[in-house]
Order: sequence, then C-alpha cells, then structure tokens
Amino acid sequence: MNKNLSKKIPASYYQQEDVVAIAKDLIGKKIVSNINDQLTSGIITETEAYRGYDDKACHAHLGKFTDRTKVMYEDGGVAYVYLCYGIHNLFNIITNSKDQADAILIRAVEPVDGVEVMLERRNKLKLDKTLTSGPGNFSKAFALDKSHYGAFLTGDLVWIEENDQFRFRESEITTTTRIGIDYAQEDKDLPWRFYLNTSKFISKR
DNA sequence: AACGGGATTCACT
DNA sequence: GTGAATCCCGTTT
Repeated sequence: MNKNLSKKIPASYYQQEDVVAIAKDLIGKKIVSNINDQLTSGIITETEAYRGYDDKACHAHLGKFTDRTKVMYEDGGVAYVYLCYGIHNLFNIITNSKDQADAILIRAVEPVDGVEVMLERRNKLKLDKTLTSGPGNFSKAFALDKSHYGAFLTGDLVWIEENDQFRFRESEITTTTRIGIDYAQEDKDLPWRFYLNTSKFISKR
C-alpha cells in the first residue's frame, strides 16, 4: 500500500550517454519543485535535447566554456538555468558524464499538484494550457530561476519522479524539430524535440 | 566600456 | 502575423 508513489530518479539516470533517448524517456515522468514550502508538480509533456560539443544549437558547442555554460560540464543530474531575452528563465537538466555538456530543456508540463500556487506565480485566474506550456512559462509556474543554477536533481528543491501510474502509447509521442534555433544551420532540423501529443499542454505542435 | 543578441511571451493588428 | 519587452552575458574595442 502506498508504495512507489514517490520515486525520485537517481543521478545514474541522468548520467546515461544518449541525451536524445533521455529527452524522449522523460516524457510522462513527474517533475516536482518545492520552493519556499510550496510544492508544485506536473507531468513532463515536452522536451528538447541539446548535445554538447557536436550540436550547433547547444550553448556548449565546440566546448564553449564560460560563466554561463560552466555547469553544463558537470556530471549529469544538475540544473542549468539561464535567462533568455532578458525575461525568461529556461530550465534544463544536464545529462551524461562530466565534460560532455549535454542538456535537456523542459518546454512544457501538465500541472498535477499546486495549481493554485502556479496561478499565483503566473498572475493568472484560471487554469489553461498557457499556465505551464512554453519553457519560460513552466519555469515561472514552478518558481525555477537562476538561483537554481547547478541545483542537484537528487536534492529537495527540484527533482523528477517515476510516474508508473501514468500510461501512454508510443504513438502518443511526437518527434520533431527544436524551436527557436534558426541560427544552428543544418542542426536546426535535427528531430530532437519530443512531446506528448495527447496533452493540451504543449508549446507548439 | 560599449555593443549586440537571445533554446520567449504577450499584446495588438 | 508582427513587434516590443528586457537584461545578462559573451565578445569586441
């Protein structure tokens, strides 16, 4: 009774090699934040993979190492958060082993726990798909910002859980191209975005 | 010290 | 569909 209802994913999961496979596998899992004693959770519905050295869309392309990107080179299982367009905190999970600099951007979730808290954080009155779809919107609803740069996904602020109760078919996952990376030349067309097409909480179909 | 741009969102036409 | 908002950071001077 009441077993397996809360299974935090361990660091070894994030340290697997294939960032694209992990990005797809994260669909359907549950992401949780517990910030200022306010717990929010949701089902991951949309992700994008960014692959370290090779990927022209990745901030760590060709080993670029700066104050912003340095956490990407840590062992998998930490958060990489950065400010985009001066407004939006984008939340990523670093994967693979040290120095590989692979990352997965969380682009959308379907809210589960803490909807009232999310509404307050987003200055909204009613739940609709914009509450937690789109990477900036998700981060704001879950109160994830630059203060979580480098946070361990094995810690107590933000983590991901197995979600065995949530079932879906393989055909419910759409594989397509990433968004907002037109500068990445030929890599802009890599099929490294995944979303659960039966959810309405998707940034773009 | 200055400059330019971005893994976006929202309001408006 | 178009454009403004907004600021940190990486690059250049």
